Amino acid sequence: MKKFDFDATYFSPIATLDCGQTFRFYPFKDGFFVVSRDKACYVWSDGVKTVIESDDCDYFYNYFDLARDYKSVVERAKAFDIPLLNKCAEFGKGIRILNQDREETIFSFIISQNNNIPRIKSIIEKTCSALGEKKAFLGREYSTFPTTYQISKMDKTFFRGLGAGYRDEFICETAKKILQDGILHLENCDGATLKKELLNFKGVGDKVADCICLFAFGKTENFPVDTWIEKIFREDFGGTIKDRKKINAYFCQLFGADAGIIQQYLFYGKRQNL
DNA sequence: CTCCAGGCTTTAG
DNA sequence: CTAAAGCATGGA
Repeated sequence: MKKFDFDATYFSPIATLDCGQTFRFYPFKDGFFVVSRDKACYVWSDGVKTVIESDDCDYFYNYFDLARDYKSVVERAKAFDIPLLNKCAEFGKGIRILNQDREETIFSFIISQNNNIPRIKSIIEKTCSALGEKKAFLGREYSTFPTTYQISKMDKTFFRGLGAGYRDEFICETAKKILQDGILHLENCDGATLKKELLNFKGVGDKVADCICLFAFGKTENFPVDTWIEKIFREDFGGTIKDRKKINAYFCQLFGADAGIIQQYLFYGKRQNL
């Protein structure tokens, strides 16, 4: 086991984990137990330093995007001088955009569609404990996220039984397609191209594709539009149109290369009633 | 009871 | 091309 620490000003575990990027984290001791892929870490903060303990610190350094300068991102966000964004960027300045496992993120966000966060967590957790591998870190047991091969061996009634609802066949179809085609062709493309490719998976539409681009491929120019962003567009940007493609285009043009990170500030802040 | 949740696919116009 | 119906499930 190794550990390292990081300035807490722009790295808040709770803000990073609780803004809907990942669903695999649990309250643990003075912070959180975080699972990604087959790895685990313990992260906690005293408000000055945020500390990570793990058997693979390099993995979680990248996972939490610790090489990016978020001070600059927050400054650029505030420079737009938009009232809600000023508040949200300050409140959420500790958010890091996670660099998550590609396949885990694809399945997780297929499950997320038209669903609420507690139930998303529950379905993912049941999937991991049923198909994943049992491991332990710091005396706590956890299950790894199953491989696509393991997922592809199950039929849709299995996922229906875990509570996935009508998303059961999306999971099965996508697992088969990934097993056939791989995901190597998704590497090294720009955000727009990657999104177009991801739309070929069953159960992946515009919003889920943007989430995968942002949370698993580091495409910070992609801006996911969900019910909360629609609400923000209406209430805080004076918007009237309802077409999510057009709302997405509006925010992408407005925020440019930082759009995805700013989306997280807005999403997190709005959900906290800012 | 209805409405909503980090929407998508399919079908109709 | 856009618009709307239908979709499982659980909580408010």
